Amino acid sequence: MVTRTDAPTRREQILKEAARLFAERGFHGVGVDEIGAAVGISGPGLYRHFAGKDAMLAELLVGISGQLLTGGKRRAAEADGDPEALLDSLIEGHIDFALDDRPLITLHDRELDRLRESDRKLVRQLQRQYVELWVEVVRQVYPDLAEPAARASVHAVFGLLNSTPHLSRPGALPGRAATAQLLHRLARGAFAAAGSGA
Amino acid sequence: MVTRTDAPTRREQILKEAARLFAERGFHGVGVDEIGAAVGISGPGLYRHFAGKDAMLAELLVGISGQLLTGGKRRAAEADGDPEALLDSLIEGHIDFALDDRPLITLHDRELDRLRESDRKLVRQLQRQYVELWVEVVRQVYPDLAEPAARASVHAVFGLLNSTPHLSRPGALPGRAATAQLLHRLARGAFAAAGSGA
DNA sequence: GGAAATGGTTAACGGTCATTAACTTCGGCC
DNA sequence: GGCCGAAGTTAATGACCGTTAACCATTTCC
Repeated sequence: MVTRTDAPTRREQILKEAARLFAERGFHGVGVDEIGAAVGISGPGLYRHFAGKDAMLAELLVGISGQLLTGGKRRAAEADGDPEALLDSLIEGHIDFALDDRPLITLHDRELDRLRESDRKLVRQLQRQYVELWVEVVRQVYPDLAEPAARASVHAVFGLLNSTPHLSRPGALPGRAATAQLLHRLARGAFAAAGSGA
Repeated sequence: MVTRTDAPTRREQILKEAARLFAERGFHGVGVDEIGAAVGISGPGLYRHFAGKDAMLAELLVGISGQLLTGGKRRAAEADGDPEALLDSLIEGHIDFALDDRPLITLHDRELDRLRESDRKLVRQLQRQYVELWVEVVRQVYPDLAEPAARASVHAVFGLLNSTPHLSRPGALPGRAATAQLLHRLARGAFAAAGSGA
């Protein structure tokens, strides 16, 4: 885990606020003036940091997909040889991401089409690799599961884990640790059910 | 099941195409001219059938929430007294909806904020009732599950069941029946895991 | 100490788009 | 046969919004 102590750069502030706003009201629903206002500068000042509104979205989506894949690969390298432990580790990592970066998770599957062809291709490629990583592990843990079923199950479990943004305002939740544990159990339960009766 | 034999009215055509387009590119991403073109009339002709673009979205979202809730209540009435069977029935109904009306499912949790205050309140109220219906049943089947955990689990399973739109182009799927069966098993497995180790 | 880069500002431009206006077409009905 | 309402049409309007232009402050560095 790399923890940062230095202050976030203006660029990072902008990305963070843009992510929040995009997630709340959609890419087209947010104006550049709003994004600017969220970081204390106004409208066109953003163009000192980004080529345009599209560029912000692109950087966000590529960043997300990259982080997920990188984290997944790292975990795969660490838990070398133990599929059970690796599956748990992947689930844990995805949950951390979903809980800590809700806005990004929301963007991730909502605004992909707004990207330039090249960026969209890149994001999709990263996403695909991430899914394949999961599919391989799931099939090692549950060898009876056919590949299409495994892939569908992985997508479904992503949907499950990514459901946290919908959990109303953060109030009703039983606390972060308990939520993480619950999501973990739900995910493992889903996989187990798919893998046993196939 | 009420099956219709008469031709769809122009109004229904519009709603259907609008749902598809909104789901594909987002509410703000679709112009009225496009919606019109999709049903063979052009642009402002839509205003003979709807008060405005917002009105279409409102009718779609209220319709979805209403259908889900109505269907859920009907199932609750039918499977009287047998929580296990009712849970299966609810899952089955939700899966049917997710598989048959993908665009609507997508809209359902994506564009709620675009609504007028009153419509949004109505939709949320319908959604809440639907969730509560599930929560009650889940807690009857798994009495050890505390209420907040049950509610979170229900939301998570919704995320799981609603994941079908993300399953790439309909090609890779193992056929509708098999997909439905797999989703059902995943959902039951998730609930079982949450309910046993609480 | 001055030049240049950096990060802002406000004002203007241009395009897109929902909505309205004004006008047509046509099928049913007395 | 003439009226009328329903369902369209195109053209105009007005708002919004992303982007660019032109200009200013401040820091950095030779």
